[in-house]
Amino acid sequence: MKNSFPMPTASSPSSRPSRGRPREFDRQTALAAATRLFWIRGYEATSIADLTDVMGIGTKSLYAAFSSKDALYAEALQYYYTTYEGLVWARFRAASTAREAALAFLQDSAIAMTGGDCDLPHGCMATLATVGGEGHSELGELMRATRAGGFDLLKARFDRAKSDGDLEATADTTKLARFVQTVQSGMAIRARDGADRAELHAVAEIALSGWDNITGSIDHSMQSKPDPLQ
Amino acid sequence: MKNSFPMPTASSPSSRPSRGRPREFDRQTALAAATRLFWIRGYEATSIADLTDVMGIGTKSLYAAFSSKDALYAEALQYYYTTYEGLVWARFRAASTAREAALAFLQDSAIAMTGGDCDLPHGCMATLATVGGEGHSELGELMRATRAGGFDLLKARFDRAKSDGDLEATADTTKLARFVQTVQSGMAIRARDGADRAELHAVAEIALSGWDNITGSIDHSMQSKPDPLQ
DNA sequence: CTATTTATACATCGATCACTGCATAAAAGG
DNA sequence: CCTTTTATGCAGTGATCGATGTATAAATAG
Repeated sequence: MKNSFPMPTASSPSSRPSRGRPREFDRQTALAAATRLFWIRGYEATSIADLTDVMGIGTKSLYAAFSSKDALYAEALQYYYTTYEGLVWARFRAASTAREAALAFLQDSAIAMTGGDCDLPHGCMATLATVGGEGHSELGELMRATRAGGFDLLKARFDRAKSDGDLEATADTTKLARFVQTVQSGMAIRARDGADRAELHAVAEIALSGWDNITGSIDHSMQSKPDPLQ
Repeated sequence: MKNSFPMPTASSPSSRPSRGRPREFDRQTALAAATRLFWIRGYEATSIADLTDVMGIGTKSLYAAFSSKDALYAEALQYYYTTYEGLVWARFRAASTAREAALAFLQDSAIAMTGGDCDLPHGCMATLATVGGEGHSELGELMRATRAGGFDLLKARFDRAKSDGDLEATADTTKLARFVQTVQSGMAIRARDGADRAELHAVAEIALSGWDNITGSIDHSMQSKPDPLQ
């Protein structure tokens, strides 16, 4: 690790005395461009020269505004999350049952990972990032924490469903959340490999087709056939 | 792409005239070490210096034996596949039903991705490789073809199950194979993030819990919302 | 105006990247 | 023996990596 970097602290935009020459480029626009490039190419494969190109600024300006490549990536990840989080989690939060929430999460993930309603890069920036393979331990930890956040949301929702009576008390919400998270991670890889939206939608559908079998008890479905509900 | 590289053609080991000094290192051992490092770190993050270290040879010997980094990676991928293919596909091939085959595939993937019976690196080298992100188009295509091979095996098995009467004639074997492949891909990411074997086994179990529901007809489970189409 | 502050462009830093030239060492054939 | 063939070690190739130093241009404060 070259140097430690500050976590992106939203850098309060109105606290600058602003005596000298103001910035000529829009920081958010530049950050959005950097995020997109990191999203597409990943951390290692994106060079500073690539970044300055798409951001439309020089190296000095980049380092003056974002300190280091690591810090820029951390900020890009935060920008990515805050900007696109709703694409994947909005319907999940609004769903009235655990099953609807899980289905919404996977369906909207399928949409987001294939470009959304505009031309977003395919795949998930957080899932597919290979930062932290060796060095870059701080960034690697940040990525892992980001991915873990998705699991936490899923598990919390399933736990709530248990107290709501929506899920059987015997349901293993941890395994359930891990499964949904795993399917979404797999969808990210498929999207990177060119899977289209219909394929990912089918995966989401199939993934939850056994929902009623597993939410009651997940220890019965190994060999004998359970009753085919609905 | 710096230079094109030959596909690993198994370089018939008995056809060398062998007039001069013979090679002092074991090519297969060196290849195995390189494979392991590529497996752990990925293509980009592994430098030639890293490789010569773990292979115990000098740069010149590496290039004399493997031509280029690209060619070495291609050969490492082939070594990986031929060496560990049985870990994941043996029980799959021996299974008598499509469901047992799919379950064996996912279960054995769970084992292989968490170290197998020795200390193999976690995760799947083919699935997690990010080669081909920008340049490296040949290697990227090779990786994509390798991943596609897994899908082909799954689909072929499911198709056979249809003629065997093991699967309903209405089953969509393409979607089914895509789903199983997606779950396995997700397991690779989870394994890279530190998931243990029990977690991946639970994922495999849950993934197939809806098998009986979906193998007959997969168009019945979208109760709440119609597909938002693309 | 001057003084101060800051952004930008350009050149460049040392380190590392994949890769190679060269001299030497060692094992084979004749 | 000598010659041929090949492997090895070491230094070094140009290119690119992330990151900076310097000088200049521009905008604000007083």
